[in-house]
Amino acid sequence: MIKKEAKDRIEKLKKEIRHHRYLYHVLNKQDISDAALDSLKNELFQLEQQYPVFVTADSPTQRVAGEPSEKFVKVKHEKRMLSLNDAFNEEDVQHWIDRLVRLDPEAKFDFFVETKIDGLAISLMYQDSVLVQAATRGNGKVGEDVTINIKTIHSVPLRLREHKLLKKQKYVEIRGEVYLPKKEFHRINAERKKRGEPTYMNPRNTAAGTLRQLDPALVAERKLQFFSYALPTDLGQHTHEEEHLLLQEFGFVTDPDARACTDLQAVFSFYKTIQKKRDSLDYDIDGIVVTVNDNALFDRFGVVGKAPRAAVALKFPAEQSTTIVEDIQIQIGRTGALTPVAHLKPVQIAGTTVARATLHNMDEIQRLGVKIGDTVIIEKAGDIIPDIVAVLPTLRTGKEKVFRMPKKCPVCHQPVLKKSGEVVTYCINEHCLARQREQFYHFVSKKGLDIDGLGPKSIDQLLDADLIVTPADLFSLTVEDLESLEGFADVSAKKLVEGIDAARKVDLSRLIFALGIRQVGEQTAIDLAEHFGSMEALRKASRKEIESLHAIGASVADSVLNYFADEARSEFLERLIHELHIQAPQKKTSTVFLGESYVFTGTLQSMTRDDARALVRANGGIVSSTVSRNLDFLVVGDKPGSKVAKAQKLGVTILSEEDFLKKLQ
DNA sequence: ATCCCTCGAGTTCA
DNA sequence: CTCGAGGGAT
Repeated sequence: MIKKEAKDRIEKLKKEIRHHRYLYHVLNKQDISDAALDSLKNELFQLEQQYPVFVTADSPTQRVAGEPSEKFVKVKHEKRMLSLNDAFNEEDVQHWIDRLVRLDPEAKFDFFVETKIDGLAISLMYQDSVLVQAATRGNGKVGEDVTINIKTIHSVPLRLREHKLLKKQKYVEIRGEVYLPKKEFHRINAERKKRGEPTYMNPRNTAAGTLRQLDPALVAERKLQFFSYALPTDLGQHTHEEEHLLLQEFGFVTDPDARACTDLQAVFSFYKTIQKKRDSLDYDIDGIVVTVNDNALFDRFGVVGKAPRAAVALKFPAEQSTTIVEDIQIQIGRTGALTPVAHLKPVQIAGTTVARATLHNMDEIQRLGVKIGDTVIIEKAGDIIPDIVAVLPTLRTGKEKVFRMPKKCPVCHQPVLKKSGEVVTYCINEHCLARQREQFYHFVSKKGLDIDGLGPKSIDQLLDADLIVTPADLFSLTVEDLESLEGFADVSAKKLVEGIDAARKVDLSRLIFALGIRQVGEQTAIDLAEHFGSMEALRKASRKEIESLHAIGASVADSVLNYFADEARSEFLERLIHELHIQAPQKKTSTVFLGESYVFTGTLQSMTRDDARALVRANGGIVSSTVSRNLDFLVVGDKPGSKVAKAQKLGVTILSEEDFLKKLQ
């Protein structure tokens, strides 16, 4: 980036960040996520590092404390409320501990770990065991008095439970986190939506906004909760673990997952466990807090800046980030669909590097209003597929380019077609090389012929060397043919020929699927195979007979008839039938699952999901892919997706893998 | 005509 | 996983 551009970008970033801070802190609103805002701040910081001349005193990176607020009375904290330094991976944590060891080579480290709840830090002051004051963190030294609002929270005791350590103690300070349970957050948003009011962005913001309400009755309606995690007052406790136990005895709720760890290995395994559990908790967390358990040692390490040396926040990888759309390119699928794909400046999200994201079609591009060169917010929520969620138009330079769907296929240069009313643009040239390649990949894919050792790379090689033209040619390949290719030694060549040979024995349904007939996928292929029983019968089938199948109407029947009507296809099919040993659909081995429908989600232990699906079919059951009211059973493996929640909502019976296997016996 | 259920198709990275 | 659209039921 040249200097002039950098300066421009820095100015725009500052303006954008300022705008969001204003929304956030003054209006208690938020229109982009914390992670996206962090990503912008990070880019600004990096640019300023690179071009220090452009650092100004008013830059958001130069900020020390939070915005002051005029609404509430100021409270000076007895002891400063510190924040924590962040770590983002195991390496960071290792560095942190290495530093401590250098400072005190003799020290013996035990750790205490707890979840880092995404709420608001609060300090509670008890006088003669009675709650007299509650304050927000503010800038760490001075916070705001929110006592009346905190008193509405049932998990904050108004009087501490009797305890021998409290007898002679005039003042006791307790610290913890106020949060809004996720369930409560959703309830509030559902109600606001019903009333036509704008909904809230996330539980943390809603909790912050709620605590700053002037009417405690409103606060009481929103069931805020409190986890306590620290006892700054010295009551003779020696470790952080002891503090947690004391807090419980005083009547507080503490993090149920928190525990002591004797080494870093245990800390990392705790981190992983919590990460898995994250979604099932009723409160948002953004990582874990690792603390040196021994209080004396903790104090001895002291404070650097605003954070203690002896504790660190190990954060989960961000699931949102901002980046730049460097280009939008067209990809052609086997059906000829032209799919625009955004090529991004690579960024880390949720632990992986993302460089591409699909834009699906022209409608999506228009909905987002995205241009080439735009700064965008991308996310990877739950699953692994990145998605562009929004454009930040204020960061534009004016040099952004509008993307237009090409009028001609970028590969075969034939005109493309978009039917009115449809969303997708297609290359309609049957002989388009891009389409033929994709069709080829589909033919040998896992759910097609499933040929071992033959992926897109090898297919490209074979096609480029003119060794094959159609999938039927695969079956006459010899070891000598393959050895002429680069990267194919005698062993791998022999293996591939064996793989191709093994694929000759193929179920009729798989073969039908592999052909790649439009609108005929896995399920429809099975239906067709079961009804017609052979390739010959299917080829000769009349429209009437095809449409007589329950799940097939005029549109799908058209696709099938069209496919077989093509003269050029006949020779190919003849050759295939000649080369293959097509297996007619087998009789059902049992009727255990007769009339029952199944959906699988998550990773199964004893088999793959596809094996499980085949098992259901073989035993007379129906396999579906979506959860609905009509579904009989959802079988849940490890790390299930969103289907579980839907099944629960619709009252579908949920089975474990074990339950499922038991039914089979 | 409208709703609901399914299926097909496309997509990313380790 | 999500979206769009085909197919049948209402």
